[in-house]
Amino acid sequence: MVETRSGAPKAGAGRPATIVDIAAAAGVSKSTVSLVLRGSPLVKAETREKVERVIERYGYVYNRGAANLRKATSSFVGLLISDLMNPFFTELAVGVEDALYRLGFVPILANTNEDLERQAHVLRSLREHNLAGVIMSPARGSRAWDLANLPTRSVPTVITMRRVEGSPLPYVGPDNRAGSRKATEHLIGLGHRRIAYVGGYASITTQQERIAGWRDALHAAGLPADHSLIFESMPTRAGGLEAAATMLASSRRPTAIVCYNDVVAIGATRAIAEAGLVVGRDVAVVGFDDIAEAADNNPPLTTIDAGTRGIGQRAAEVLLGLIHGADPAEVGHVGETRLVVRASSGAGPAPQTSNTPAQPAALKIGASA
Amino acid sequence: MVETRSGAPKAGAGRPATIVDIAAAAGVSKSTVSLVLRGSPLVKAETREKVERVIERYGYVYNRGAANLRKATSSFVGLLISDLMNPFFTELAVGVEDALYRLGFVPILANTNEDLERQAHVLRSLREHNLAGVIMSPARGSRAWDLANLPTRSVPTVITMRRVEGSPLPYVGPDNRAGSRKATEHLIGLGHRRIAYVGGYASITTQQERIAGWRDALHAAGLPADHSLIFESMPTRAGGLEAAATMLASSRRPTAIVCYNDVVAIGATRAIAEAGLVVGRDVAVVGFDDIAEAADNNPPLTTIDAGTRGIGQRAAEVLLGLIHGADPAEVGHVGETRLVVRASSGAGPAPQTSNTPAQPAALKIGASA
DNA sequence: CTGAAAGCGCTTACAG
DNA sequence: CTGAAAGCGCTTACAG
Repeated sequence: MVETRSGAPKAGAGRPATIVDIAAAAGVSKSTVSLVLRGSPLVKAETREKVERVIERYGYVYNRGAANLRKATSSFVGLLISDLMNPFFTELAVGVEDALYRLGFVPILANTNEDLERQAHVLRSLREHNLAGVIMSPARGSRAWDLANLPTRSVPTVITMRRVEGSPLPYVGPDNRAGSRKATEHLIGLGHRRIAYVGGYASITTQQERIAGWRDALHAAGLPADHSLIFESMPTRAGGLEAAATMLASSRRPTAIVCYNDVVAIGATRAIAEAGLVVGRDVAVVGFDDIAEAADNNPPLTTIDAGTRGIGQRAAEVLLGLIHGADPAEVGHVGETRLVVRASSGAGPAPQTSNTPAQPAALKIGASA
Repeated sequence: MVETRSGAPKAGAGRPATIVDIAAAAGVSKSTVSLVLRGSPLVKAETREKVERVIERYGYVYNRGAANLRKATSSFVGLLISDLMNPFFTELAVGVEDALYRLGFVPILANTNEDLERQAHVLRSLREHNLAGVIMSPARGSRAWDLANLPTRSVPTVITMRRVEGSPLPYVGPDNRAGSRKATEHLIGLGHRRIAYVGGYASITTQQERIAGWRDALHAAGLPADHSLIFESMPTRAGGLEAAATMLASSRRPTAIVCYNDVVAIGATRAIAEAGLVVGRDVAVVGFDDIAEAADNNPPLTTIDAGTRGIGQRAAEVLLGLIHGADPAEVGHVGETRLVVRASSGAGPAPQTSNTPAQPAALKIGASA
């Protein structure tokens, strides 16, 4: 067999070394080099070392693309995030990203920005990259069909944070219903009898589950949970502010609110303060997610820790299972939630003044120049 | 020539169609199919249509990996973000991501998390993926050398937001010095004479540039700008809170502060409120970046719009230029900044009560269930 | 305008 | 334990 490129197996001269160069320089075949690269135990230690020295000397860089072509499977995983600007999803993305690298995958990011068309477009274009799998938080309004036309030969896919009705794809997310119930029970335990639900879109399963949890707790306590106590809004600070303001103006003002998420809750605390009321004393507020800002809010937010980072990590692990042949119907995961009590519900430290940071102060760098 | 795989060029049977299948079904050679796929004008319209019909019928999916192998250049771009949990960098990432897709690239995400080792590791492992280029905000403490050992044959790279001393790589970022100067001049214009600088790490060029801008303005106005007026901290809410608290306790308390960034400024407004003072009246605050939260803060933050999204987009464009052979020494870009006046500096609407949102209220969804 | 051949840098059976 | 051959799915000159 004639090795194609010019006889000189020397490095330099621009052209990056290939296994053919390494093989020639080490005096072995390229099969052997390939085995060394993949750490096969078939290779004699002496041979391995010889080859490794040459690899080192040549500064050889493995061409994963070429390998993938032959193996017909890449190490790329599509990471589709519905709204990366939302700190909650950022945290999810960070969790997934971190886990993917640890598992030997490389994430291709796409921020679909809650846009179904964009999501479809990305999904279509990613097919050309021979993904090992996909992890996605579906854009608002995604139907099972939107996720079904992913690939020709199906790419293992897990959906996170938002269920998609009728989709057979495994779902990984927090237990929204139980979490919301815990939040509500916390307020009931503090003596509240009129508890509103603020924020979120009805069109998302997350919202439906969280409202269900709120209802569960209220029904169990024999308290009202009717439509007049639900104030939906965009899942943003501005949305929370607006919805809470509407709630405050309602007749028979509730004394406590369970919010769709932390961002909404932060907006709500703003609305309450602006109405001249004290959060935690006049109106108790509980959020959901426990994003980083929750502890820094004024007052610090009582909330439900959704274990977001862990959800991201779990999603990556579930995907790995899928790739290894696990049954999609059996690997879904619903994560535990945890109540985190801070001042905004009036149960934490110093609810009236809200001056105490709920977490240890950050490392003090000092006031030097 | 004998087409390899089994004679049947029919779809189905699992195995995805290749250009060989398409060629056989369309009665042309695979060269022609390849030309059609790349939209070559060489192909007769009639032939093109025939081939396209077959492609459609077979649900053929282009294998970009195989193409890249032959072309020795991929459409992947490494996107290394120093701290994705920081809303500022999230915005940068979103800007870059969006632009990359528009330019026909696909971003491989890596959150280096301010960790030099992790950055080095990622950089090394990405070499195997034959990237078309890299866009990165360097991790804190990156030296030119950390970025120099990227690839064997150099991959076009642009660094954003933080300069790296001595690196020949093109830099794209906002004009920190001019922006900080504008912020300071705004405060001087409001009559302040003792203006502190709060937050940030001395080890980052961004900090050095912003402090320089603060000094420029103070010197020009004949005002003090000595070390005792600088209160550094971690670039976080908690850091800003802490540094501002230290400042408030200092002798001859400043009446205004220029902050390293918005996150620090938000923490500072918290510290000021907790000290029983009114932001904008007792102490004026200006941030930097204009992240989404700035407008939602209480009070809304006067800040410097760094055009973050645009910086991200510009970085992608500069990278494209580099790939097309532009001279790295000539394509760097320093973006304009813009003062955004809101209540926190005492110059916006209703500085005493801070009740007026600085932006139009979000779409009201209403209070239905 | 279209086709036959070679090649991109690997991996995968298959021998030995 | 190692090597020779074929092949992954494309693109690229080169003919015609």
